[in-house]
Amino acid sequence: MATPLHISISKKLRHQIESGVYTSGDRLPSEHQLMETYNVSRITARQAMANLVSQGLAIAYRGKGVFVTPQKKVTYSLSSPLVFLEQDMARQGVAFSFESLTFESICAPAEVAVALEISADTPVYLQRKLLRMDGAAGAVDVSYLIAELGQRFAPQLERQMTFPTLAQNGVPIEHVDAMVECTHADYDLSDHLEVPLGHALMVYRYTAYSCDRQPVLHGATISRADRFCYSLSMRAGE
Amino acid sequence: MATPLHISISKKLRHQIESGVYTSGDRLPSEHQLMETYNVSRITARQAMANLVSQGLAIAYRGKGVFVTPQKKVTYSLSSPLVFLEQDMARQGVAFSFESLTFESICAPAEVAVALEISADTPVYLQRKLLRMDGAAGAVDVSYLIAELGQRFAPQLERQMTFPTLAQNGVPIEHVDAMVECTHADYDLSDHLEVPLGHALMVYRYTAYSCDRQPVLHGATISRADRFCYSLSMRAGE
DNA sequence: CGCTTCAACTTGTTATGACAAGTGAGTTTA
DNA sequence: TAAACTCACTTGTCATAACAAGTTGAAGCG
Repeated sequence: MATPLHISISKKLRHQIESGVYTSGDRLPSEHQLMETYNVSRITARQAMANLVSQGLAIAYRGKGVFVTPQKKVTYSLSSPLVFLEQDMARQGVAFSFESLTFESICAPAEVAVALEISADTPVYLQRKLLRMDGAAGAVDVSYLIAELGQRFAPQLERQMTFPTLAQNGVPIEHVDAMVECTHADYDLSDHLEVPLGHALMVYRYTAYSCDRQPVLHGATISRADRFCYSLSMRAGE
Repeated sequence: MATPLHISISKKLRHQIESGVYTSGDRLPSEHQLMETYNVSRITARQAMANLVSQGLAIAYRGKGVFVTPQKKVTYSLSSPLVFLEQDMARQGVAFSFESLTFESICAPAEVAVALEISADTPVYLQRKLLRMDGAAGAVDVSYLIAELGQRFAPQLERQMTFPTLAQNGVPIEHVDAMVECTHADYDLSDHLEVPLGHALMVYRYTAYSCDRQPVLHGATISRADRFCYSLSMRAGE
């Protein structure tokens, strides 16, 4: 046979997932079961599972088993330029909750200083937020705000460093530049986001500008690619 | 040691890539070399390489070796709503070329019929395009056009089914809905796009509407996530 | 009843060994 | 000279084996 065994096995499993034999969150056969069912070695059974995990169709948990990835994706609209975590996504059938991980005042790192058009030693507020979806970690947001602009209402920022909070305190956002790209989870990040190594991630980088075209806020939202997609609606006209 | 051997090896290689020991397109040490260097079995060396491939940092070629992925990403702007492959990306330091793979007239598949708001048996033009970047396959575009709208200039469409072509022939596009998500290469697709199994892909789905809010064109661009990112620039104001 | 312990399960890591298959350079052959 | 072949090297596939480590439920103990 031309196609490798582990490919044909993972194809069969993939088909079973897509045809509803195994659905969202179901446990797939264990490696030992696959060995008996298809009469292959553990290496082959393991490789077949690795294919599914690599394709984002399944997640493996040591000691528990391999489970079908919850395939429902949450759509985030890029058309209304709000910072990611502020979106009202409750009506998409997933329970969201925010968690402020850290809030501190630091000197701007080089990359951030460039984006905010400030010198590298200017103080900025750094906030890390965690977005939970049905309890599980779904996205991490890291954002930097020029500290001078938020000094007067820092306690409020600590709770929620969002566009409305800024606007209410005299720092309205008029313009947002953003970029969407795809990366992969490395070993360090997998601790925070609870995703396996090599798992695909979407990165949403943004820089928000005030009315006078001065950059105010810069940050990135790193989300699980299997749980998020981005939508937009544009009018033609250059 | 708490961290597995294959992790520490791939971390070391990753660091060497990031610090410039190996740069874009360089060949990484062979599995046998890793076995001798780190005194590990081939399984461990192989796993370390698999980590890098899984993270998109390297690509393996049978018989040749493992090479550092060309890390330069091409930015596609979502702000000017043109169909993906029409963009002028020549100035980003990559040589682009288009290739029309197929052009045929078929009955609209179910999913397409829904998007184009037509019945499932309405004829549509189906075009597949391949975008080459420096010779290598970078993206595949599959688009469907309501056949009735393009009958008069079908030969021209076959060469380039693009927004300007449509506009020149009295079918201007005024509005585009789009969505960006991330998937993974499956075994079938890897043939066409020349990417390894499990490789991350960006999918850009779009539906273009004419002035009277009628859907005209629907399609998707599937691109290598390690070569593409999407940018946008939005004005605030709901 | 509640807690602890343990055994049976799971996936993760790693070693050794073998053959298949693609690549490329050098050598042989026509 | 040019084509064909061989050989060394590469990654891909697959088997057997063992131990580590996380999970879970059942059995036993206080």
